[in-house]
Amino acid sequence: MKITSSIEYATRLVVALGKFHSAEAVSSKKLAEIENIPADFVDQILMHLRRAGLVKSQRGAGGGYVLALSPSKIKLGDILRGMNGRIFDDVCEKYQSGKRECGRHGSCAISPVWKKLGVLIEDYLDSVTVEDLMGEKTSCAQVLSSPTAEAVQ
Amino acid sequence: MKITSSIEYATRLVVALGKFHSAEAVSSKKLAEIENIPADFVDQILMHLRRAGLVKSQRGAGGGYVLALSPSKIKLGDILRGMNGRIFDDVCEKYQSGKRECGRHGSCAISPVWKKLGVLIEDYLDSVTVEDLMGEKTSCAQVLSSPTAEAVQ
DNA sequence: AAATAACTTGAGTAATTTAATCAGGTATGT
DNA sequence: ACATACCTGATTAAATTACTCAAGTTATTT
Repeated sequence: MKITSSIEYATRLVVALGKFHSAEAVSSKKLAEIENIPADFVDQILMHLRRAGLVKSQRGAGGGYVLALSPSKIKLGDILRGMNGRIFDDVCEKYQSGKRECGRHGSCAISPVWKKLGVLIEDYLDSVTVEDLMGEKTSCAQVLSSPTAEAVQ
Repeated sequence: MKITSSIEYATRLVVALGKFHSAEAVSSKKLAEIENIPADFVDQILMHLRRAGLVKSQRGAGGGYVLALSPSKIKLGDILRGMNGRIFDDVCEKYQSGKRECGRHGSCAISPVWKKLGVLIEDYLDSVTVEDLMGEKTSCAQVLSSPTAEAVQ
C-alpha cells in the first residue's frame, strides 16, 4: 500500500493554492515551478481536481487556478477521491466484477477486514482538511508521538 | 491504495492452514486447490511466509506446511510485513532515498499525515489475528455497521 | 535403494498500473 | 490580433504485479 506520486502531487498543489488564500489565480506553470513537478503532469492533475470541483480555473492571460472552496472545507479524502475515484480498492471487488473467483460467496471472514480497513483509511483522510496542512511547523516527530488515531491538529 | 493479490492470497493461505489446526502438514498443491490459486504462485508465497517465520515446512512425501505459531499469535500485520517488508510505503521515503526532491526538508505539514496514516493502518492490521479470521460467519454488513476503529471480533 | 511426492530456487514473461510526455486544440484578457 | 494559459486525448516509458517455467534438492514410503 502506498501513496502514488499523482496523489501526493495533487495534495501539494491544493495546499499550495490554499496558501495563496484565493487572492489571485495561480498559473499551472507557476505551480509546477513552486512544487517542482513536471509542468504537463501538473496540468493533468489540475484537470482532475477541477472536474472534482475542488479548484476553479480562469482562462486567458493572467489566468490560473483558485481553490473552489475554502481550505477548511476541502478534506484530504476529497483530493484522493477526486484523483482516483476511490481511496482504497477492495480486493474482493475484483471477484465481484467477475474477473476472478475466490469461491466464498459472502461467507468470508477476511473480506470484512479489508472493508473495515478501507473505512478506517477513508475516515482518517476525511478528518484532515487542507487548512490543517497549510502550516509549516508540524513535524513528523510530533505526529508520531501521539499513538491515538485522531486527526492531525 | 489497495491490497495486492499476493497479500490476499497469503492471508487466505495462512487462514486455511489455521483451519487445519496444525493437525497435519498440508501440501502446497492441496492449498492451491482449496484456495483456487495458481500452484506455482502458492509455492512462491509460502516461501516468503516460511522465511518470515510464519509457517514451517515438512519435506518429502506426505509433507507440507503447518503454521509456525498458533493462529491467535499471528497478526494480519505479520503477514503483510512478511510478504512485502513493510505495510505502507511513505511517499517521502522516495525523496529521502534521493530519487526525487520535494524541497521541503523537514518542514513539511503533509508528510506527517502520511506517516500517521501508515501507523493507523499498521495498528489496525496488528489488532486482527488469524484466529479472528477463521470463523465463517462474519459478514461484511456486520463490520460496516460499526463505525469505530476497533478490531474485528 | 529406488521411486515418488514435495519443497527450493531463480530466472523469465505477460499484463497492468503509474508516471510522464507530446501535440495539438480552444478560450480569455490586453 | 496576439500572447497567455487552459483543455484534451493520445502516446510512451518505467515500474510493479502476477504469474509461469525449468531444473534442481530433500525426505518419505515401499
